[in-house]
Amino acid sequence: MPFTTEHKQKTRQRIVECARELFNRRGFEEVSIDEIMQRAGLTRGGFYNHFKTKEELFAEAISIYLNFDPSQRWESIPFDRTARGSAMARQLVEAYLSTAHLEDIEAHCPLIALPSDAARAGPRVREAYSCLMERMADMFANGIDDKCCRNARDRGLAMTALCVGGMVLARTMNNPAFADEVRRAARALALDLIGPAG
Amino acid sequence: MPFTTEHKQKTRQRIVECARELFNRRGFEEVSIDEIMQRAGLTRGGFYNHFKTKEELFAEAISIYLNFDPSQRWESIPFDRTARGSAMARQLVEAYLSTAHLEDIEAHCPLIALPSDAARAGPRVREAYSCLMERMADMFANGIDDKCCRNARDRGLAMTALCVGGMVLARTMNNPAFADEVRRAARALALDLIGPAG
DNA sequence: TGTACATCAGTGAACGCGCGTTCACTGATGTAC
DNA sequence: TGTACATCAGTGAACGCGCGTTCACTGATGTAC
Repeated sequence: MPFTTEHKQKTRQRIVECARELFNRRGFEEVSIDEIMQRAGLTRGGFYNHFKTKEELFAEAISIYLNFDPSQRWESIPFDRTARGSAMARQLVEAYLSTAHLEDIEAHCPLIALPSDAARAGPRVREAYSCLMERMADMFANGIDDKCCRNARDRGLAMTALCVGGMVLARTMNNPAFADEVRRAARALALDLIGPAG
Repeated sequence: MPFTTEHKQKTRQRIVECARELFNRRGFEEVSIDEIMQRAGLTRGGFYNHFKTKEELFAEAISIYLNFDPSQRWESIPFDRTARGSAMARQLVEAYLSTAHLEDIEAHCPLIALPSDAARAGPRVREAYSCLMERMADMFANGIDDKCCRNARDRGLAMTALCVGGMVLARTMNNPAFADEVRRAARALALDLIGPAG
């Protein structure tokens, strides 16, 4: 075997990573395969050695976030890896709704960066998007004290809607001050829902 | 003047309305001017008698919703036009997060149908989107009892994020049961935030 | 009332362009001997 | 150790296609006389 399978896998990962960044910034349809391959240091034709279609790549680009470590992702935000339960949930809310996350478009969570794109895509993409949503809701549900709330799972789902909705709206507002207001309001409510600190 | 200005305005409105429906279903980039004009019973070339660019049409299609009457929009949902304050807010939450709204894609609120599209568009589109967001937040803020909450405006913004986020996520989920779960969880929290009925 | 005319909403062919995908190829690499 | 070979990741030209926009035109209509 002339090229190692490791070599091929690394190339493939590089393509997925470049695609994710470009999709995040400009959307699925608006980014061409040519651009993605160029960013990965390759040429157009090689794309189909790695993926059957552009949409397959889209699903993979979203799935990257399933192996997601908040403490690594947003390096500019202080993050205590050992935190659990409500302290972890509180950190997640702060990081998710942070200025750093809003401004780093290429590192956006796909739930925020690509909602319409995913909604209109095929089943594989929507499955990846759904998995990510479920993962996030679980994190929140684990951080909610059962005593405060009849149903931690429902609360986790609603908090995900709140955080994703807040960021989706914030990034689209034409006035940065208004965007910050939306973000702060969503964060305040989300932290309220987790319950008192400590 | 051979054609009345009224005639031209009606044609223009028909184009905007057709565009709105198609954009809602398939997104801004994925719908062609040809399709829009065909749906309006016209041909491609006439488009530029009414609009300077496709993006100008996009901004107008979002702005339609500023003259929005919830009681007319979702006819299948019982709606008491005389309700005010928290009763009105409660109705709005129920309607916004209803199955009818989720399923009637062409009538979707643009905040739900076109978030990524608007985020990547030019200033006029984002302004229209921002105005719509502000309008919705105001409606919620008016429905929140000031005694329950330090800041009705912030609560209104957060509730908008919650409702929009819930619907954006619900429409993308690959599993309808999960989509309903998300929607119900968001609705329950939103109603909680408005406070007890009556 | 009837008619010639000017207007301009609407037509449809054409423009240049970029896209996703295919395909014949090239040449760097690991392997067999 | 050295060499001939087979593999296949990567190349780049080409394909068919649809897009947003332009433009010369057509013909239905309101108006002036």
